Amino acid sequence: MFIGEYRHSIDQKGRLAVPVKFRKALEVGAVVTRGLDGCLYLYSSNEWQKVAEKFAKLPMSQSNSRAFARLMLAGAMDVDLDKQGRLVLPDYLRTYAGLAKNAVIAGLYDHLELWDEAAWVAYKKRTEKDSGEIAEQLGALGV
Amino acid sequence: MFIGEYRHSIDQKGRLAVPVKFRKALEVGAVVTRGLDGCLYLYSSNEWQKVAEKFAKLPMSQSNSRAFARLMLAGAMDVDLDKQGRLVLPDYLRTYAGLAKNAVIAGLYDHLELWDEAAWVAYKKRTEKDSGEIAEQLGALGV
DNA sequence: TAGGTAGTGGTGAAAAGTGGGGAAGATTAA
DNA sequence: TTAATCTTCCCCACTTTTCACCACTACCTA
Repeated sequence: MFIGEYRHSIDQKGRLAVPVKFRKALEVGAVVTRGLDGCLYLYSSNEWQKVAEKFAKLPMSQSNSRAFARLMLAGAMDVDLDKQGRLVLPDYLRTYAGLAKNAVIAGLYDHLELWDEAAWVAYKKRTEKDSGEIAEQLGALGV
Repeated sequence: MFIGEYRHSIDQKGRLAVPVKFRKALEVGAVVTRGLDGCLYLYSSNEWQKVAEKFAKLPMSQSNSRAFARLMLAGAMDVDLDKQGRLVLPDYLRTYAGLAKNAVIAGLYDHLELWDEAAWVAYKKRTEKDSGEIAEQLGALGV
């Protein structure tokens, strides 16, 4: 299970160190792709297999589904960890997520999210303020 | 079952001693995460498993669900007790809860809550004053 | 009063994060 | 085809953080 929030930096070569806790799960292989709200998603190969299948099964008659499938599937890229546990992010994904120097790696159960630090802070600022409100809305969902 | 209210201090390294009564339940492993109303939640690994699964199953297509999952899952962190029965709180969680030097540990049946002492006092002041009113609202929930 | 337990603080060793140099391979130009 | 340049990957080294261990003090109990 991926949980937690880590601050790491991206070096001049575009390399990002993955927190030690997560390396074992990713050494079989990993996939980065575009995520929602301006971040990147990072899956282990195993997990990616499952979600990719889901995306592929979306009804292609709907334009929303097509757009989502293009975002996630076409945006995806295989990445490997080097011996120091770092991965290289493709340029187009770094641009998409606005990843410059300081990145945040967030664990969300079945995947990791990669954020530019500034974007992450801004996002949290917005949502923490509404957390009580959101919680009450979710209460209806049985949480 | 966690009950009771304890006052402990946090040292310069961000370490907080857990009351002896609770250590046995947490020695299998524990997880801290963001809580509501500006405190932190502390679960045993077993309890956390159940809670995390609920968060992970929220519909990711809704922005509210994503926001809440990010608060709770990305906010979570595995912690272990050292031989003195202390745990280290990550910086971002200490910041979130405004935990400086003096902390309050409160038992709430299936989890513990960690509060900054000042925030705890202020919170109690507010709620004790309104306790009659709150009780009446809860009557509708079958308490 | 003595012994034990709980809370608190500090020190040192090990591990993780970060940055740079160099070799191997790929690509382009001559 | 060869040479030159660029990119990619691997390895080494430095710095910072983290964790485990040790020691001290206060309080409670017998």
